[in-house]
Amino acid sequence: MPDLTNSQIAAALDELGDLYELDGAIVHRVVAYRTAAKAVRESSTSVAALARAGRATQLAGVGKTLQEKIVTLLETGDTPSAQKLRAKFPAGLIEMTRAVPGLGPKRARILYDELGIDSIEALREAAATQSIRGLRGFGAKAEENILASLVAFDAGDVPGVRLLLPKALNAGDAIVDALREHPASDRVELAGSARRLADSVKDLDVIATAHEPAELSRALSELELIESTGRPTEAGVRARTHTALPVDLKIVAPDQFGNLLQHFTGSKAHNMAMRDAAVRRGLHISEYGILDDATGETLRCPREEQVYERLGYQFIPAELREGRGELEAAARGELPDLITEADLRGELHAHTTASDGRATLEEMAFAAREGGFEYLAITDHSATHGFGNEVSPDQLKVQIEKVHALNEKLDGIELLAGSEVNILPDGSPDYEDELLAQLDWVIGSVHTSFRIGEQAMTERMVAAIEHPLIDAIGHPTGRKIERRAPYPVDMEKVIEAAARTGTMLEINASPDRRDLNDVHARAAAEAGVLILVDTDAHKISDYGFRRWGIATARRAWLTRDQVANTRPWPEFAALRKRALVR
DNA sequence: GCCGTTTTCGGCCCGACTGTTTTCAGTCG
Repeated sequence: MPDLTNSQIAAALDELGDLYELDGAIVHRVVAYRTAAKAVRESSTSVAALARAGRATQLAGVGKTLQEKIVTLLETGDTPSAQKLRAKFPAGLIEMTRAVPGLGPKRARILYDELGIDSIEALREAAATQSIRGLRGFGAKAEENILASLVAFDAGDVPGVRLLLPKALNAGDAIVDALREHPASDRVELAGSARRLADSVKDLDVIATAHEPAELSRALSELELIESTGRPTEAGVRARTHTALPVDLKIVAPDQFGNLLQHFTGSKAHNMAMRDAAVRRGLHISEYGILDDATGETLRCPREEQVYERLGYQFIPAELREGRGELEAAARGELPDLITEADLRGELHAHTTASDGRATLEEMAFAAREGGFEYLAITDHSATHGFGNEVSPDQLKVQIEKVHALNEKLDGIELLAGSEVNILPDGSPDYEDELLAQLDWVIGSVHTSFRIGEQAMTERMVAAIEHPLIDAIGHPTGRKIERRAPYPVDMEKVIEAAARTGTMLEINASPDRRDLNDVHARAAAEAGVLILVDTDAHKISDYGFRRWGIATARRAWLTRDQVANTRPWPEFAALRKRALVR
């Protein structure tokens, strides 16, 4: 049996946290489980392997006890504590807390202990028959809230659906623009995970200062893209867009704008780590200021930079604020000089009408030159793509000539004849080596047979990486954000193989992929792998995807030097594996 | 359960809101 993945171990720790919470454990113990779950989920190496080696404690938030529990989990498939607690509390209790906002573990416990309510159905019945009111802490309002929440739950209106970043930013930017134009506003900024350019976004945080705050709150509720709102006040308003995205507008005094922006940009983990460090120095951070125990004075910051300055940190770009060591690096003044969109010089992954693209070779080439690219690899799908748009070996030979001929004619951009070849289940590419050798550039990608298991997939990827004519691996984990989990693959071994062979790994910039993700891209770059930021363009406008690829690269702490296609063509050309091995 | 410029015990981020209370616990972000 293969080892549990990091997500599986994290899920087990989260479950234990939920169970202990129902059991009435002190909150810090529950938080300890959740913190550890997060560290496990974000670990770029196999936590199962770490735990077996007795080294899982090197993860922040994992101590001796959890290290042992993880080992038990690996050896027996479960933990005795989870088994015991599951027998004590039916799974319906946790489902109830997920379905009804405002019903947490403490209150769910009361319902279970006093009335035996152990499922969503039992809860509905009890609320409908008014048997909940009268319990300590519950009234008629509670029953109303439960019934209303369950109606929404039945209708599939579950809270917590996440929107892809571009869609969230569309709404967020529209709201910010509209509020900035409003006469009542002074400053308006988008905060939250959208500002951190996360993969997907659960809600929008908009923060503002205004000389007529109540009026600005009302203005938000009247925007066309807003579906419904709460009560607008001087402090702000909660609303929801027609795309079911919650929007939180917060308004404060101008001299606290920096504190508020910092606080609502988050992440939660970043803020908690920063506050924790501050408390040890006698400082207390909130969205309203920084309280100094020694003087009893609160420092209000009009600008966000001042918050970090007062605490002795370098300014931390929003993309890095995930509680992944950025505070320690900022304290030492060692934050990376992050890559920007302007640093990209080449595009190494693009399709044309020869396979499933919508634009011709000429159109893609001209648009790339217009967009400032100095080199472009045409990488249509290969012989086994199999959606009616595969490129046979003979067709590829024609395509190579066409690309080279156009390259002769075209000034200002270097065109590469390439291919995105399928990595077959045994790890081999689906063209003959002789044909691959005629190409200037080859990306290998997995498009089929996702469910062959972690070990087989890892061997398949490593075999492809070791092929001398595969220069780079495209979208290495195959995930589709919010739609499809990555296929099981040992990324540690993939990264090791890439580093050893000089194979580049791609950050595919398509906004539903962003694959490699931030954690893997960081680990790969630290291991010495050269990263590519590619758009995988299927039409001209897709070149704009580079924005999302750069977002992931920045969240991965990448500098310009760690991304291969920031280099001028002659330098890049020499870094291709086919150039290295000759 | 974790962790240490408060080192092996005694703390652990901060505030708003809600519904229930009459001073606050629970929930949420």
